[in-house]
Amino acid sequence: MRLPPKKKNLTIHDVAALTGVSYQTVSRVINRMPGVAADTRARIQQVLAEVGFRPNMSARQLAGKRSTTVGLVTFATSFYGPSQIMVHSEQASKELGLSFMFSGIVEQSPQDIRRAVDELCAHQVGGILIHLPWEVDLRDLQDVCRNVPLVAVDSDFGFPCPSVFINQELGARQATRHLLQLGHQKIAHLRGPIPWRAARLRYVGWQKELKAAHLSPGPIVDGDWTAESGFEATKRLIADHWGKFTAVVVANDQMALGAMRAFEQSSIRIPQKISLVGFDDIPEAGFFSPPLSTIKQDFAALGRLSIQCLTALVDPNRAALPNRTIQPLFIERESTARMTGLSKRLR
Amino acid sequence: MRLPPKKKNLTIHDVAALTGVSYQTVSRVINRMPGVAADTRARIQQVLAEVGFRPNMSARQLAGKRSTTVGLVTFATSFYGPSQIMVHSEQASKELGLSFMFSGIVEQSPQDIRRAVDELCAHQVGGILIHLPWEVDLRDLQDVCRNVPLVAVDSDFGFPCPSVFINQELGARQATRHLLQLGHQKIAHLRGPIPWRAARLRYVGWQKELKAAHLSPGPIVDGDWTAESGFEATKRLIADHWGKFTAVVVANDQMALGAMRAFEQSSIRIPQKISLVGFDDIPEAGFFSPPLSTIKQDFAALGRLSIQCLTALVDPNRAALPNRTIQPLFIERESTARMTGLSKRLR
DNA sequence: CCTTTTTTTGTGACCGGTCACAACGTTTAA
DNA sequence: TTAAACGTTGTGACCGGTCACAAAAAAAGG
Repeated sequence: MRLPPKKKNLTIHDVAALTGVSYQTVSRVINRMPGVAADTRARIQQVLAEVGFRPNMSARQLAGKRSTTVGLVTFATSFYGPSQIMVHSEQASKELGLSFMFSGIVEQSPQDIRRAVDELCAHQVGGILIHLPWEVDLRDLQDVCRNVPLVAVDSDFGFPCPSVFINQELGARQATRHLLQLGHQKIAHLRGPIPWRAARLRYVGWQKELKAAHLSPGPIVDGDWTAESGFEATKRLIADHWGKFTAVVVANDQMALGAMRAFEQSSIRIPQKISLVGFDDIPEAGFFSPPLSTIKQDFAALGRLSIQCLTALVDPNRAALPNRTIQPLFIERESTARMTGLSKRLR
Repeated sequence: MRLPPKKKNLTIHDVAALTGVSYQTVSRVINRMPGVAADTRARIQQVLAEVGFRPNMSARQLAGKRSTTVGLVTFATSFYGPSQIMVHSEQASKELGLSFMFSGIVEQSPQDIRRAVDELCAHQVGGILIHLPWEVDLRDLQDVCRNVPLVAVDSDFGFPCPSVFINQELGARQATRHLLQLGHQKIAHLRGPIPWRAARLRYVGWQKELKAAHLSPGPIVDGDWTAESGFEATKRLIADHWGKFTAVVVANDQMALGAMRAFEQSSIRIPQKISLVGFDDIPEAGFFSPPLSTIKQDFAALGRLSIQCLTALVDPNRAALPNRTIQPLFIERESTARMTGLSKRLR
């Protein structure tokens, strides 16, 4: 796109001419550098404000070899997690006065990931946040970004890389533990798509918590994060395994919604006959019928921490931050209930 | 952020030296310009690929006075509409090979909007997409962006500006009409927050459709788009107006979910006693109990159209596109049913 | 064979900033 | 009184590209 040359943008040289000083002095004022007489500074600032001066970031980036832009590459922005990460990392960067570029990837291919990273690097971003929900070996990513620092956001690329995580496994354990504490012993799992890191870790968490309680894992069915898949999977679960579980740990809230619908259609009441725990705490979860007990992830903190991690990487003063992990939070609502004799007798 | 000068990025001059031609020839190859001998071109392309050359966009933007970046400014990315707009306009720009910058605004103040637009302009974006859900007088926005073209995305700023819309009013009329066709005559409205343009237009649509049918509008209650507010508002609706309506047009799906919960708590069955239509068609809507009839907005088309509109603005060949409007789509599910004698007798 | 035209390649200025350093006027110290 | 020190301002080169135009080489025409 060519910019139509309507009203020309003023440069520091224009401002310098207007004020009767050299461009360097104007530059000093703009960058709040010392060594400018108070009255000169005031005069220049006045003019700057009057003409609404706005430094050309391209020129600044080019000359200064620094950048105040961060980039994010992520996949599947239609899902809750990725979109939350996008929103909150943008907010966190704004708070630090950083601009934000975004590049989504469409297919899961390494080429497409390279393309996205490459694009951001070409724009001279100061750092890149990258969230890839499934597990890929991306060791070559390091040379794609050459000198641009990289932070993995709740992602794992099979090479050491500064990262910020949400403890998915712990979340699943919390969910499972809650059900155990309510007296459930046969706990099923509605899994997310296993190539996804979050799906696998939640699965592992469910397994480990049961193992720690010396219980064997209940039946497993798979979904693809959507409510529809949760619905279908739960119908299978009921058809194939009814009687072999009294509670379900579901890998996300959307699938839990689908599951609720499936149980409802089979006239299985929640939480009287079945307890259900979701994952994500989407804003709607509290208004499902019944309101869904779930695991909340603090994406705002994740965004903030990611940006902090990135800035720390660039700042040579601070040593590299250790990889930070955010603890999820269990939210109890009404989709879980104590095992009663009644539900034990079921079937 | 200062870029640590680890592995230096190669420039066209480096490539020129490597190939034994002038930098201009390299530039020609990179930009696919004619007038380069086939073998020279091949040789340079070879080297380009080998070293993984990546042109410095800042330099290019600075020198060329053109930009391949579009910017989006929007508010309330936590809501479905704005976040969809963000995702889809990014996708649309990628399809056209454009990079994407994003700047969210935090408060509804004109200053903050100016700041966001200013930031993007400073980065020399080629054009700006702006989606502001509430109605503001922003006539001064034109000079903030000086020469940067602006497209309003489903927004209205009180001055003529190329725009792309979703026909919110029509959507509400479709919802209302559907209920009318089912025999409902007393139709309530659960409104969104009236400062929001979409809320007002949906409200107007509901009004107009009733007027066209020579019916007087049913009771109105207000929410703030959240499920919680829908729940509270519906409780009020039931308390104050029960008997005076047999159907509700709800301004979005989240509030409709809250409404469902409120009706459920009052043992009012949907759709037997009350019909409900939502708006948005969020991915979960099909799995509410019962599945929600709603109005679908094609955000992908909106994004594509917005970007098209922007590129058309810049391209002097094409005349300015007329403002385009996207028609919403009614999705019938199970939250609406024909008025029966039974429900007429209610109360 | 030499001129003209066309194709291919190279040169210098410039975009709007930053950087390192030089030059200036004042004040301070010797 | 003069030199040193300081605060303030100005200068030229440079970042990595694009642009307009000049120069060289190759092809076409007489």
